[in-house]
Amino acid sequence: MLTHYAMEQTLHAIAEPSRREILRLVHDKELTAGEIAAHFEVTRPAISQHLRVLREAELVTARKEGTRRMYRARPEGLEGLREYLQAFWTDSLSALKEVVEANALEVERGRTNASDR
Amino acid sequence: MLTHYAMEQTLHAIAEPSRREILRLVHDKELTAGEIAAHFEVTRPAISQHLRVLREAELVTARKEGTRRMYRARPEGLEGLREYLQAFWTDSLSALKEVVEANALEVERGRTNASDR
DNA sequence: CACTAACGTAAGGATATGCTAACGCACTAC
DNA sequence: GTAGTGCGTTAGCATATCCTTACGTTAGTG
Repeated sequence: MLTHYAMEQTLHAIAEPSRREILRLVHDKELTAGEIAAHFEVTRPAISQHLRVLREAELVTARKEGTRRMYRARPEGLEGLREYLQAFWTDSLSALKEVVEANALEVERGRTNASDR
Repeated sequence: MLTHYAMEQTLHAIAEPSRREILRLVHDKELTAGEIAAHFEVTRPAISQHLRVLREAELVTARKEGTRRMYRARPEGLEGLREYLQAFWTDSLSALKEVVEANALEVERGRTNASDR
């Protein structure tokens, strides 16, 4: 539920170029670990370790099919990151419309737009 | 202009917890390097090095005022990242379809809860 | 001028990270 | 059973990262 630790893991996971590339590969289609590794120059175990990081960050799902493992991106993982980053820069600055609408409920309750912290 | 290298730098910069904390500190107000460092347990040079990373990633601006240096967050930097990440998961909108539709049901019933993962 | 304040920078060390080579495990076919 | 496939895991190494200590630089003060 968008904890601080979860976002730490997510940001750490996508900070790696290879892992972002993996996410793109399995974003719209399911791929085996071997198929993913075939897209890279590094060895297969290296990709396997990246896949573990992505699993622990809950950015991909793994499904066993015989001796193979099918990977697919988890949309919720990136959605959580999007919300976190959005809150990051809309906290104080009145910039985006989405936030204005979201805060409309608070304003209705009588709270003036206080920018503290 | 949202180059690939720029996003690499930006993601690397915000992957660090201390640097994210710095960004929060200078988000809505200008602070000196010393004031920023006072918020941390590590030494001042350590923060100075973090500030350099943030400058090179164009996430903050630095302004000289006498012997001090005033830092402030750059909204455009985070905006570029937002666009990049948005493109990241809107490339395969079909994968997000399930999540979006799940939320759409709630919205149709009269906007009970807008963003609740 | 010397002296201090507020910084940035460089050098070095401890730890984290990403990689390869080797191995182990589960599954399938024979 | 044995052999082979697909994949994860471990050990070890090279490099990157973050920190501290020491020094350099610039601006202001007496």
